[in-house]
Amino acid sequence: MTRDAAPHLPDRPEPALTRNQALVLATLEAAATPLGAYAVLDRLRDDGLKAPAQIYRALSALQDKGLVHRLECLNAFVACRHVHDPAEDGAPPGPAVFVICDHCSATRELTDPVIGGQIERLARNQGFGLHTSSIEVRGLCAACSRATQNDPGTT
Amino acid sequence: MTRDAAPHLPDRPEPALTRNQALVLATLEAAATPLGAYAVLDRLRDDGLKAPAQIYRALSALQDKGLVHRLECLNAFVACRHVHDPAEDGAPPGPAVFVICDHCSATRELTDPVIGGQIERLARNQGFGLHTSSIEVRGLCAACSRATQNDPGTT
DNA sequence: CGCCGAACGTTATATTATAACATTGCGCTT
DNA sequence: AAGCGCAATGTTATAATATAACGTTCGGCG
Repeated sequence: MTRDAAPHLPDRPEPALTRNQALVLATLEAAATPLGAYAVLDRLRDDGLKAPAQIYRALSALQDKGLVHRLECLNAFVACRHVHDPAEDGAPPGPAVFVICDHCSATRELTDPVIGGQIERLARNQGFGLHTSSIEVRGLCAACSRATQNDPGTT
Repeated sequence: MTRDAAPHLPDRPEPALTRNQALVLATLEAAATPLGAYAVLDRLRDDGLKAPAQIYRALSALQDKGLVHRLECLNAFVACRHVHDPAEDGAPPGPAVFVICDHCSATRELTDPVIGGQIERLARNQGFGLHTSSIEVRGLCAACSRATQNDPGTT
């Protein structure tokens, strides 16, 4: 697992996606929730993709380009979609914080510079050289919180 | 995946571990690094354990009791070991932050109240009801940082 | 042309995790 | 003590996720 997000300051020459990468990315962008690799594969049978390796290769490349993230706690993938907090704008965003609804699986990618700084400080106190971080929080989204209160017992 | 950590204020009646749970916990406590379920199984063959389900059941119970954590990014498990920052003491610790060395796999469990608060705030801004969080950061531990500088190219 | 490297296609297999079901042990009630 | 209930167990099978390995295709370029 060696996935390096793109550097924060974008250099122009984005080498364009291969066909498979474009297909996989479009699939993830079209999905309402994170998708497992095999779910992506199922949706791309019509486009001629047949084997897991094809999906995993594309996902891997997309992660290297910073266009896709892997949600470790779900073994699933999402297209990168920053939600920009209006408060921070232009400032370096922190690492991605994924907020995942346990009920409907809807997922949002947030950022917060304070968290990033705090984690870095924590790590450095241990003499630890930080490389990547994954922050995933689970609970109930607003919609599902409301729904579940009226109707407990639906999975 | 429904793993709830024990409440912060300990109530006495800890229901004691079953044999299998004790074996699995001891194995994780004895390990220098996080272990996959099958690695735990391998180390417990001599004790009569033979099937993955036995291990997963014990791990599951231990997680419910808050004695074991799962590292999502490694599909591996560690015995719970808080490292108490001398600065915070008695105060509610934040969620666990796992710091994992990509080189030697050594892992530390840290806590930081600020991070917890910040994540909660972020989530609440989205109307999100927080349930569990997983924070895992990867990089190089102090020892491996030094080693790798002198000797680049050892995996 | 002929080579090279990157992406691809394909088959097989490794790794991680759970389903399903019969069995055992043990406390409790009757 | 008999019988019940329930939790943990043992066991077999299988699902879900991920990677290895290898040959092929294709486009740029000397």
